[in-house]
Amino acid sequence: MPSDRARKIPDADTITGPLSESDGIDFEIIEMLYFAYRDFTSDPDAILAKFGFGRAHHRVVHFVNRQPGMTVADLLDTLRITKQSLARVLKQLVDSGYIHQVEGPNDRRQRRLYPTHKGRELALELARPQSRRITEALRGIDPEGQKLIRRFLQGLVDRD
Amino acid sequence: MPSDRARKIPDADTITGPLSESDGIDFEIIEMLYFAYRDFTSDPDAILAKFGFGRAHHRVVHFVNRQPGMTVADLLDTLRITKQSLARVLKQLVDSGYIHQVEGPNDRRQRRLYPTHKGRELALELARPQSRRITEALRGIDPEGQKLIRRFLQGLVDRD
DNA sequence: CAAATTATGTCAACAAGGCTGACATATTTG
DNA sequence: CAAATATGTCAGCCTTGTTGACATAATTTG
Repeated sequence: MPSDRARKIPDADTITGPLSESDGIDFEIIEMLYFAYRDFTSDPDAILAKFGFGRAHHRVVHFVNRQPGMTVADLLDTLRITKQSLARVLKQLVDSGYIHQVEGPNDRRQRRLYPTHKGRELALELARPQSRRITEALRGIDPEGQKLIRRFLQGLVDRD
Repeated sequence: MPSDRARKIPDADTITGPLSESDGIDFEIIEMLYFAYRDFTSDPDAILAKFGFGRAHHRVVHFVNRQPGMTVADLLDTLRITKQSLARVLKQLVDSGYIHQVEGPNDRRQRRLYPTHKGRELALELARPQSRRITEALRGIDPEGQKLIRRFLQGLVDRD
């Protein structure tokens, strides 16, 4: 049974006017960022599901491929998640042969992370649909405009 | 004890070269989108935590404020999540007085969703830091450039 | 060299927020 | 009246985040 919380008629504390740009806030871009990110991640998500992986695996595979030889500590800094969260997905990726661990050359406590061929291919397969989507979205925008877009995105990121 | 999976030396299946733009994929923008979205959501996340809410509550409060009177079905379409996922957070928001439900004027099965004053204020409080961040990122970009940025973001979204 | 620090791994437990599938109720529609 | 629709609800599962404590090996420091 539907809960009987619904009123027949709006009371004095029911707001009926939409929140809009008139409130001095750019809700349009806020929403576009939400929808853009949601759809941007949907393609890799679908691929990952076939492997029994999730978005967390994607991130690990991505960054290890971008910077082979990075340490576990580097990865924790980049992802800003806890050791435990990382450990779970990293272990799965190592066990299933997408990532290799190599003793640090100078510091033997370190586990330098490298993609295997399988890992490199997975990273590429995941990046391809995202790249396609970006190319499509940039179509008809000249290099100058593309520079502005990069500048904008970079501007959203926290500076350390 | 650290697992003994680390090799002393990279073997033949260990890739050491970084994945880069040379592979024909714009990894830079891919990463920027990840970092931008992560930081863009971090401000509201911090506020929500004080209320005992999460990102899911934010989305509901946001869209109900943007389109007061929307039905549960509308919201499910917008968020693309399941009824059950929505029910959990929506119930909390109704119970704690951020959202009112009103019987549909023509169809009494519907629950039209409206923000209360509290709900409107929460939506604004959450949007404010995001708006600030956007304004900051757009600084020095003329209206023409801003149009390009919107066009790009819109281009990333799936068209129905 | 002994002690402290560092890099990593691991265990147990918990929470948010996705999911599925089944089923119930009230209401509207054909 | 029967079927379809809008919503709610139950039980249970999964991923991925969290905390805190503790263990090991290796390096650094006093």
